[in-house]
Amino acid sequence: MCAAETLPVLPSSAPAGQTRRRRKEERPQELLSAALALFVEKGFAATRLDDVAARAGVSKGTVYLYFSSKEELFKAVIREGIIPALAEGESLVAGYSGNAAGLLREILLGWWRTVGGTPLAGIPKLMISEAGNFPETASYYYETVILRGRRLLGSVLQRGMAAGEFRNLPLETTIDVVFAPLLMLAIWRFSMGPCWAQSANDPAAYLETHLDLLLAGLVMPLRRRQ
Amino acid sequence: MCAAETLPVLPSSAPAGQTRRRRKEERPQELLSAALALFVEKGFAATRLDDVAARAGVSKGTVYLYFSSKEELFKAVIREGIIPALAEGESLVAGYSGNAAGLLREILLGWWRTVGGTPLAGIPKLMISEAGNFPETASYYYETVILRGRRLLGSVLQRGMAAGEFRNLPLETTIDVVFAPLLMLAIWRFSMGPCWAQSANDPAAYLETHLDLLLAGLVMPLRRRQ
Amino acid sequence: MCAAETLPVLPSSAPAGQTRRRRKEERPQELLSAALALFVEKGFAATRLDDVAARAGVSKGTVYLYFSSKEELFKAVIREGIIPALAEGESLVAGYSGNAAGLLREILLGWWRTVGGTPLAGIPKLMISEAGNFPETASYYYETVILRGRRLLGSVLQRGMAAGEFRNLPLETTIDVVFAPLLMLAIWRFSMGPCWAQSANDPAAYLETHLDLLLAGLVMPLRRRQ
Amino acid sequence: MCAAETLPVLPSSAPAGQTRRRRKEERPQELLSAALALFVEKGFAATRLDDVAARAGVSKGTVYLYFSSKEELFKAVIREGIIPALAEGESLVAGYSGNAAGLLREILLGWWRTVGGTPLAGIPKLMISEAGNFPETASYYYETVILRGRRLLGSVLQRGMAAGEFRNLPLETTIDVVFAPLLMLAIWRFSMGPCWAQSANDPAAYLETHLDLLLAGLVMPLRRRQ
DNA sequence: GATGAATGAGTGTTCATTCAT
DNA sequence: GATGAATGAACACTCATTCAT
Repeated sequence: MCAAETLPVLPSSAPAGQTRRRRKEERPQELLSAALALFVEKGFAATRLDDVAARAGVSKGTVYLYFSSKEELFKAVIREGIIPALAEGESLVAGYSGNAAGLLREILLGWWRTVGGTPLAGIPKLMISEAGNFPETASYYYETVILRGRRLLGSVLQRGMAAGEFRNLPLETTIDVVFAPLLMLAIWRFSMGPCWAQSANDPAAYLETHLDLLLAGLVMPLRRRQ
Repeated sequence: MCAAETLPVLPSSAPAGQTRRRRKEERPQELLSAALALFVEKGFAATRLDDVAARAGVSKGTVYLYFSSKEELFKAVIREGIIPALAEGESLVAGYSGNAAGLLREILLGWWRTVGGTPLAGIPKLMISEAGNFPETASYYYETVILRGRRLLGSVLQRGMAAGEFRNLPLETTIDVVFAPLLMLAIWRFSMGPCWAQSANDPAAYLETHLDLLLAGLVMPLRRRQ
Repeated sequence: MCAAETLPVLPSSAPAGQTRRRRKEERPQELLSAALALFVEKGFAATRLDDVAARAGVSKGTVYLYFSSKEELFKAVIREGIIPALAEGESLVAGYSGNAAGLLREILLGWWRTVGGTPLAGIPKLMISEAGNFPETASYYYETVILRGRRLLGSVLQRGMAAGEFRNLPLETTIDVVFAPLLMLAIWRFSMGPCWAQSANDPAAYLETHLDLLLAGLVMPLRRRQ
Repeated sequence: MCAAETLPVLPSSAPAGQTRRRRKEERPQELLSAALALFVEKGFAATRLDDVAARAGVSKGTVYLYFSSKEELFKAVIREGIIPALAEGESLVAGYSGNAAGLLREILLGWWRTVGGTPLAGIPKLMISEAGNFPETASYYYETVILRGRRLLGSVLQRGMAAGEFRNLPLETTIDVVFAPLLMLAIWRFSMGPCWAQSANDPAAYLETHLDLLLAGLVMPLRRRQ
């Protein structure tokens, strides 16, 4: 059944204050949040700037005080959305002292906590949908986010393989296989996911099952370690 | 670097030479192929009917001889694209006599052979991008494709668990975890995938690694079976 | 008093036929005439494409079937308007056998007959008003029209001076002085001229007086010729 | 060639250093100068109030402290620009004791000195371009400037004709013919003039040639005076 | 007085849809 | 059936005008 219902859109960022407020500091972030939510929900082309403005609690003209065009707004959504969450994972890896399995679990759950489970998870879905229309931004995203994330995940897998803790598998391919279920879950959250993939309703269980299967398949059986 | 380059678009369905050879019976299919390719590449809203017509080798007005609106064309793309590939998997399961692991492998590779590796794989990406804009079609897709596919995959997993061949894991969640990497690979193929996820360049290796990890993690160790 | 009244605009070029006519051949010219009239009357920026379309008897979208932007329409107005009238004067000079005074008279009256007294006379006014906004088009106009016209007029004056028929005066400066009154009259026609300069109501008398004064001042007194 | 180059715009009236020296009494005049320069360069519609304010060294809102709307600013530009130079010519005529030819020369050169060669010369160009958009202001301009100027020039011509010094020519028409070259020169100065009409680069020579031709053609030959 | 953030009506431009041929 | 010229509603973007500070 799973009737078609309105998406559980991200909460509007427009506070219910008086109009004509002077808020040069906060406006850009409010606009970015509104734009992210609508771009993710409807896609770039189908999102009207009027709606972005309304969701941010301002009028259409105000958008242009902060972003010179709809496309620039899109780029800013991508740029500003991903920068904050970049460093955490890397510092986690650098400072971790336990085994690779535990680190891998920390990394994946950490990504879910800081990105996958938040509105920021819309960005991957957005980039996937719009990569063909914004090749430059896609390139930027690739170099800034994808490459860095793959390097991070790769270093964890490599550590495990080098220590004989993980089985030896082709690195790059394994990176993709390991991360794909998390990415897919994030995407499902914004695509009738609660309906299509019940897992989107219980991310914790999904993640646990993924980690369970993954580690069971990845970790070298004890009797084969030397 | 992985420079932004033109997407490896699906081959145009407009035949070059034989202009008059085309019979009207083929028109709808040519239009559907053209529309699928462009919808997947640019999204529904950003695709112009002019371009669809041009890619199918007809004029804009002709589109309306076969589809009453752009939205109807979209629905037809979804509907016509998924019906053909539906039955194969089910008959495979019904007639399979081997163990569950082998069947699971057959099912997943079979999906890749008939859908994931073909232009039809664009349909999941398209539905994911546009679900918010076409809730009715999304519901139809859910009931026609998703539910049926989940039932199929679920029956295989259940067979394996019942036989003690697979570990006992929450069924619905496991369905998602098992299928997510394949879906993600299909999506990558149409989203700068060859660039973002190197695996999109070597699907076979990716699938093999996924199956390797999956079955290693899913199959009950022999010594624990009773 | 000379009350402010609506300009005697050029007659609308929209025929009162049925809509949705197929007239690919005639449309561009109709649009150019409508655009010229309105650009001259209101200026480029103050002219709405809606009004241009209405005056040409089509809808706004139709303008874009023939001109890719408002600016391109402007350029086309200039380009198409001036080409036709270019050659006549030159052939006149080449084939003239009388004296320089007669030729000068012919040239000036001929310009009035073919340009100054027709809707084309709006083009100089338009270029003068908009030169600052369209420097490229202004350059094109200068090289295509101004230079050629100056050369033509200069050759006539030079012929007269060389033959001792005209007094010796600085050539380039004299070209400007000779032509300025005609240009000014053309401009007046489109700028409340009938009100500001009564001469705009009786161009023939104005031209006659200009020629009278000009030739009386320009022609060498007989007693001083050798 | 005469490449398209930036117009030799009137000097900005915004003083660079002494920000606080400016007293509010000077504000209106600074705004009027800035507005005149920009209106002349770009036209009324294409001039942004932002730019006027910036050129006058104030913020946009300040414009509205002195002028209630853009249109009122336009009217003020016309009104304030022409009043100062009005009386000089008339007093010149009243007190002149020489012959009509000398007076005519004085009048024309005087206009050039006080108007035509100054930024005020932009006003005629502006009125010519915008007359169609501001009929009321055009009427005001006609009655305040044009009529008065024609009367002035007419009285000089009439004095010469009555005295037998000038040939008898239709008065109103002759006024236009006599003044047109000066007006045209003023217009050229603001319309790529230095490029289009070389005379704009050497106004003195142009004026001399005009007066030379004009008086040679206008003055009655001595032998025919009775 | 002066500012500049905010507004919203207005216009250029696009494109799904229609329809005469 | 097939075409493509024409339409007009929709939307991105601009800028004169307002007003809280």
